[in-house]
Amino acid sequence: MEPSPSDAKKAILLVISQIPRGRVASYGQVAQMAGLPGRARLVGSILSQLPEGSAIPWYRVINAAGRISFPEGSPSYQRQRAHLQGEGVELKGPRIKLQRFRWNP
DNA sequence: AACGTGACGGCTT
DNA sequence: AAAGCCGCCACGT
Repeated sequence: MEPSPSDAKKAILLVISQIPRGRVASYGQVAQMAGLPGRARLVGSILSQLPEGSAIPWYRVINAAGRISFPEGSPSYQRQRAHLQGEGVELKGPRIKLQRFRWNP
């Protein structure tokens, strides 16, 4: 069965909510773990519509290049980076050290 | 219904 | 290392 859009959204948010503190996952990784391979953009699309103050740890989702998917220096970029550094995720310049901080369940 | 946009990603230049 | 191409598809216009 093809998952309905709302099922897909639930699956994606569930996966993101399980990313442990101090670890990160890529959009594509989240999509795959949610049973939606190849649909990384859907993950970004859903996160872009999260309400303010959501309990979902949206900031633990980064792109496959190990970078924050906001323009460097934008308020969103700085917010996300601060969250990550606040829980011990190290960056080398604008790039997260995926080798060390990627979530591998 | 058509079209542009975008918190993506893998592959090729 | 960087930029282009293309597949992916929800959404607003």
